[in-house]
Amino acid sequence: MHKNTVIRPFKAASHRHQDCLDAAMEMARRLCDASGQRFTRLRQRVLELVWRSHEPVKAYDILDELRDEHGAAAPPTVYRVLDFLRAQGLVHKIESLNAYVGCGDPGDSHSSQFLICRDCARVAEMDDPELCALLQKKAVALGFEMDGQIIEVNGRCLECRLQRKGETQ
Amino acid sequence: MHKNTVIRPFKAASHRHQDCLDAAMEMARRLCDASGQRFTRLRQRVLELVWRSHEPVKAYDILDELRDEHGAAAPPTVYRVLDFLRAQGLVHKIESLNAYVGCGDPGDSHSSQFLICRDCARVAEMDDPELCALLQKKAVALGFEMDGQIIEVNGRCLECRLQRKGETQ
DNA sequence: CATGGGATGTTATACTATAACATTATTTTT
DNA sequence: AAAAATAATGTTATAGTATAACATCCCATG
Repeated sequence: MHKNTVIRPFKAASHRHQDCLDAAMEMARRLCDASGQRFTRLRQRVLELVWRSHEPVKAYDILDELRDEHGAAAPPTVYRVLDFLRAQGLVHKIESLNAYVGCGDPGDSHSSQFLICRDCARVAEMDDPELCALLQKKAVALGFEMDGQIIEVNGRCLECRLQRKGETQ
Repeated sequence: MHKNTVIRPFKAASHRHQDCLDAAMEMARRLCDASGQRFTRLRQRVLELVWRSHEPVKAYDILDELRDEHGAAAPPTVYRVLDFLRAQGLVHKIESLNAYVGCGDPGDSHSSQFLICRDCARVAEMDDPELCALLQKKAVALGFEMDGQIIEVNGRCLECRLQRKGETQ
C-alpha cells in the first residue's frame, strides 16, 4: 500500500465545495499564524477567490471581483497578494495558463504535477515522489543541479471522458 | 546501452554555433519540403533568429530584429511564424519563460523535457521515453486521458556549476 | 503615542498575444 | 497566359499579463 499522490483531486460534480473552501481557509490561517505572517482581509479574500472553484483563476478575474466589492484595486494589489500566497505555498501558478490554483496540501513541502482537463477546465494536483525523483535523476545524469520542476499535463479527466463517451470529440 | 535522451545539449562554450544553425536550417528546409509546406524567407529568418544562440528567444526580440532589417513588421507577423514553426515541430515554447527555442530533433515526433539554467539562461532538451511513460502512467491511474505534457526543470547546468565552484551563490 | 516596518494604494508603463480585415504572392485551374 | 483559388503577409487596433516606482496607511512594539 503506497501513499496516494493525489493531493487535489477532480472532485465529483456534486461535492460540497464549501467544505473545500473552509478547509483551505482554515489551513491558511493556521499556517500564517505558525510562520508569523499576517493573513489580512485582503489576503483572505484573494485566497477565497482562488478557491471559488476547482478551475484555475486569472489574476484579472480576481481584480475585477475586488473592484466590484471594494472600489479601488489595481493590478499590483492582486499580484502582490498572489506572490505572498505562492511564497507561503498556499497557491500555485499554472504556467501554461497564466492562472492560479489553490494548493491541495499547503504546509507540506512537496512537488506538484498538475492535470488540466481540456473539457471542464478543472485542475488536479499530484505530488508523486517517484515522478519527481525520476526527473531529478535524469537531470542529475546530465550534471544539472535541479532547483525546481514544472509539470503540467493536458488532457481529459475521468468525469468528462465518461460523460462524452461515444461522442466524436 | 540505451539511447541518449539529450536531443539539445548544453554545448561547450567553444562550440562552433554556425554548425548548429546550419544543421537546423537544413533540417527545416528538408522537413518543409517533405510535408509540402512553404519555407519562406520570413520563416527562414525567424527560425535563424530563434537559433541565434542556445538561449530561449522572446517574440518581441524577434520582432525588434525584423523591424531593424525589414522596416515594417508587427506582432502578428512574428506570432504567426512562430505558430507555423511550432506546428512543424521546429520550435518549442518554454511556458515558464514565454520564450521560444529551436527543437533539438525536429522531424521525430517526441516528448520534450527542458532544462533551464538560471545562470547562463541556456536551455537543453531531453526526450526521455521513460519519464514520459511514467507521467502518462500516473495520469492514467487517475482515469485521466493525456494529450500532452509540459516539463520544465529550473536549475544550474554543469558548466555553470563548475565555473562557480566554491562561490557562495 | 511615537515610530518603524509591513501592507496596501496609486499611477504609469512594460511585456505578451490575438482579432479582424486588407493586401500581396504563389499555386492551381482553365 | 489569364483567372480563380489559396496561402502568406501586412496593418490597425486591442486584449491580456505583469512590474516599477513611489505614496499612504496600518498596526505591532517599545
